[in-house]
Amino acid sequence: MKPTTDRSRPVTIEDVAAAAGVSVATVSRALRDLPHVAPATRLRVRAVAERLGYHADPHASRLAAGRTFTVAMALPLVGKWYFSQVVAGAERVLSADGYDVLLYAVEDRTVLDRFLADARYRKRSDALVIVDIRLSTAEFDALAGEGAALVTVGPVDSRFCSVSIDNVAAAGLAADHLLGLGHRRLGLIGGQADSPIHFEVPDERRRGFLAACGRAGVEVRPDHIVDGHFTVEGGAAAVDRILDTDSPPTAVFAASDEMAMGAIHRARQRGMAVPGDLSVLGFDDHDLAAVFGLSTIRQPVRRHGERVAELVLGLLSGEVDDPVHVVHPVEVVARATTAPPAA
Amino acid sequence: MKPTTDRSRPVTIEDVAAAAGVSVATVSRALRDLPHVAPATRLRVRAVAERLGYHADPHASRLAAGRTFTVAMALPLVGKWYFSQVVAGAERVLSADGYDVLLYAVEDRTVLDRFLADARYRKRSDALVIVDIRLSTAEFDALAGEGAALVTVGPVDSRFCSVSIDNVAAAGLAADHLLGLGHRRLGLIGGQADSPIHFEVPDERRRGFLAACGRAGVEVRPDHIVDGHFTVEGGAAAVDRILDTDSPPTAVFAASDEMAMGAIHRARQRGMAVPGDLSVLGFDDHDLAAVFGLSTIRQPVRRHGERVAELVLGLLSGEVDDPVHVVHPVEVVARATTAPPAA
DNA sequence: ATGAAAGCGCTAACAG
DNA sequence: CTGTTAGCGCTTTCAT
Repeated sequence: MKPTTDRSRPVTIEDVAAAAGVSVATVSRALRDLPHVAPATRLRVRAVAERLGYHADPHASRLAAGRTFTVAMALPLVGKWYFSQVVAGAERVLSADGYDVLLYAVEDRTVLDRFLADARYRKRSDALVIVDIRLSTAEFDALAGEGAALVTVGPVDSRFCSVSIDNVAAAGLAADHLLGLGHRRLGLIGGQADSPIHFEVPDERRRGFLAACGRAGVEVRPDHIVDGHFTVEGGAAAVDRILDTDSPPTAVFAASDEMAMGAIHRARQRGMAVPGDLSVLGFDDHDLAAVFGLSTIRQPVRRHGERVAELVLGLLSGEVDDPVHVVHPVEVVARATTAPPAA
Repeated sequence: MKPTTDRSRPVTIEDVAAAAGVSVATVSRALRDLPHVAPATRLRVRAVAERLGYHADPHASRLAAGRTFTVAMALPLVGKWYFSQVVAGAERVLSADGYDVLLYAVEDRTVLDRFLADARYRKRSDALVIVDIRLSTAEFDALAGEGAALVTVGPVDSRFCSVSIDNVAAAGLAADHLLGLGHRRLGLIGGQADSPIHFEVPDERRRGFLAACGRAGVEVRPDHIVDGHFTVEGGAAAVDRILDTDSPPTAVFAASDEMAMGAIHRARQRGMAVPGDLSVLGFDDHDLAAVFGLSTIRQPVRRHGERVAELVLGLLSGEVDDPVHVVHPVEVVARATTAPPAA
């Protein structure tokens, strides 16, 4: 058992300097691949550092240099599929480049205000990624003023890089799919999310859906538009309300797969055949959508995370300068929960 | 617009000290509720700090004091339901106590080795939580030697706090449920996970399942035990192999809901009725298990996360000293995918 | 009860 | 190419 690494007392840069017979400055340079270090010296220092198991204390170096090699991610719900995918994607590319990720769940206005106010993340990270959190113009202004390295997934502000989809167009696709199947009485499950902070998404999807219907000369009754809170239960409750109206629709579009699955479940519990009596179209293409046979609008969620991370890295390395706005494609995936209307 | 907060230059403790007419030491004490500060002074300092929007630089204080107020969480797959729930639960209670969470995806041996070796997390966090990552005894020894504040979800080592379930007993419950329904030919989808690092879980669940079957005098054929890799697709492929044997089972137990759903989907694609021709029982009680009508073994996943966070907090505050081993209950949730065998 | 001063471990000029 | 020396912002004795 060779004592390659002695973990009793943290190895400092001085230990390495002493062992390598150079100054701490040289060690610092050598290890960070900065110029002005003789190749031989660099090699020797690297070897010593390796042998001693030395790793620069991130706090000390941040304090001295200002960089943390950490990026903060703020998102409403860590446990929801969509967000977990974005995080997973981002973590992968960030960690590959040596960055750590700090996770903040910002589920409502109160938390957001506090988050923005004390800006813990600010001193702890080199960049901030916010996922589907709606910031006010004033808040964007403030961030821009601070010169924050901010990248968004979802909302887009002209001053910051962003990754998003065209929700209006996507919802139009949804309407077209249903319309194309021959449906003329349509319902919509979406509406305002529970907490007002995330999501302009529901609005956009509603607008896009209604606009496409309008173009086809189809009107959607207001009582066929119900909020499903983006949850399974919400989707179930929403479809209940929609089906309880007189002359219920023959097809509904749910703004998330979770809501769609809840709606399908409830419709079937009520004895309706899906898609026979009711077609249901979801949104996202959740991991379980396929086994559920769910027709949906697919967006590359994990890719959102990877892309946003790439933007962050570009920003931090200076390769990306002007705000880049990435818009990912979406597509209709017709499976087994949408079909032409019975009649 | 009163300039309550000037974000141009970070506010330092000196600014506060100057503005409050005291020394930095006093500010430091006052703000951290340390003794030896006159009540009036404390109030004044607090007010000034508030007005200036001052927040101690976490890196500077960690450097000086050694604490980071951050806990690191390492888990194999950030994007899987189970892990995202654990993280969500932990984040909630940790952030409530002012702790930030650092996320590390450790998906295989290589990454784990590197993770353990350079111990980035070590200097960046006050505690480490590992979720379903199997550490060798030597690795636990090393961590114990370092005096690491480690809490596990899943694996249990006598020297560290842990949160777990009794997988053997849980799988026994699964077998008993199926056996109780009258099944005598049983299959098992689980086996080794893809990456060898996480999960003693599959082994334990297999052992528990087989043991319970054994007690009932029922033997499970080796070709009815197939690895499903803990994914939807894996579950589907696994059930294919099981059903392709001669004399296939009338019921299968999948060690995760995702695999169970994949299996059900495939069985139905093959024209089998579930549960008519084949009963399928899952494990976890995934958010979507209910809408899928999936019978399953429920474990309180989110609670795992909350509990592990509580243990971390206890450890860090010194309230918890000796290793605490929390074992969460599990229960059978019989829904619509398990029923007595047809014959 | 409060202040002065010595670091924490590292980086970044500035010399040489 | 390499070493010296200030700090970075905060905590913590040790005085007072």
